[in-house]
Amino acid sequence: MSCCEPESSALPPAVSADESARRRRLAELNKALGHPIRVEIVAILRRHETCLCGDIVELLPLAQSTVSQHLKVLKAAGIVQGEIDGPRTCYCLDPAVLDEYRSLAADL
Amino acid sequence: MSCCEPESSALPPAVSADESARRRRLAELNKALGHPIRVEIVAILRRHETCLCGDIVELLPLAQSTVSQHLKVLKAAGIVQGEIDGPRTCYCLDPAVLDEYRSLAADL
DNA sequence: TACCTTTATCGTTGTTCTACGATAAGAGGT
DNA sequence: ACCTCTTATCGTAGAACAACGATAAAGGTA
Repeated sequence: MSCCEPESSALPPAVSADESARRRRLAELNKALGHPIRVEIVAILRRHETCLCGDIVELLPLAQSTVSQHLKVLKAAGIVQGEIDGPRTCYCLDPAVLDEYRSLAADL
Repeated sequence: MSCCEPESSALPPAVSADESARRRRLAELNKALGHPIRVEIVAILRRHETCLCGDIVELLPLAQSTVSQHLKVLKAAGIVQGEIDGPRTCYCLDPAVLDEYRSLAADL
């Protein structure tokens, strides 16, 4: 019983559809960022040493195909955008989605 | 090229051990919170309708054993604490770990 | 056209996750 | 001691994940 003091008293008991959607979205973003390599990729893009796929591959101890798959996961969640530039692909973060993630995490 | 404007100029190129540990920890927390049911469990505990395992089970469309496994995952990540109270177990959030999660997410 | 470079996708293998029912373990009550 | 209630753990089956090498696709260059 000692661990169960309410931290806020007046909250609606019913679960809105919006809240449910927000939780699913947070779970989706968390899952995409639930691997150390993917967190590191985001950190690399934030640190902004580069945004070319090949350069990211060089910074990581993984095969090119594996990095490409991780980028695909981040892209599917919307965290990262890929812009084809000739034979290369230029990756960058989507700041809005990153904000969405931080906001959802802050609300949890 | 258009997607790659640096958002901050002076950052150390080398990766510190501390940064690496923080990324691993964030990945760990994200993974634990990377399932809709587990996010919902945290929301339930935050909303504070209850903290007894059985009551959580009643709020979810899953078998008791499945809920128990999800609670175990949250417990392993430190997000949740379980306090045995007679034949029951009283679950509650660890506010410090939740803060850690929000802080790491905010820094990403 | 024929290369070369870069990145995405395919196919495979081993691991991990998710869900369930069944069962064990612990606390109380009769 | 026995039974009941609650929760954790076991065992299992199917799905998803993670890594790799091999290969395809797309663009630039000689």
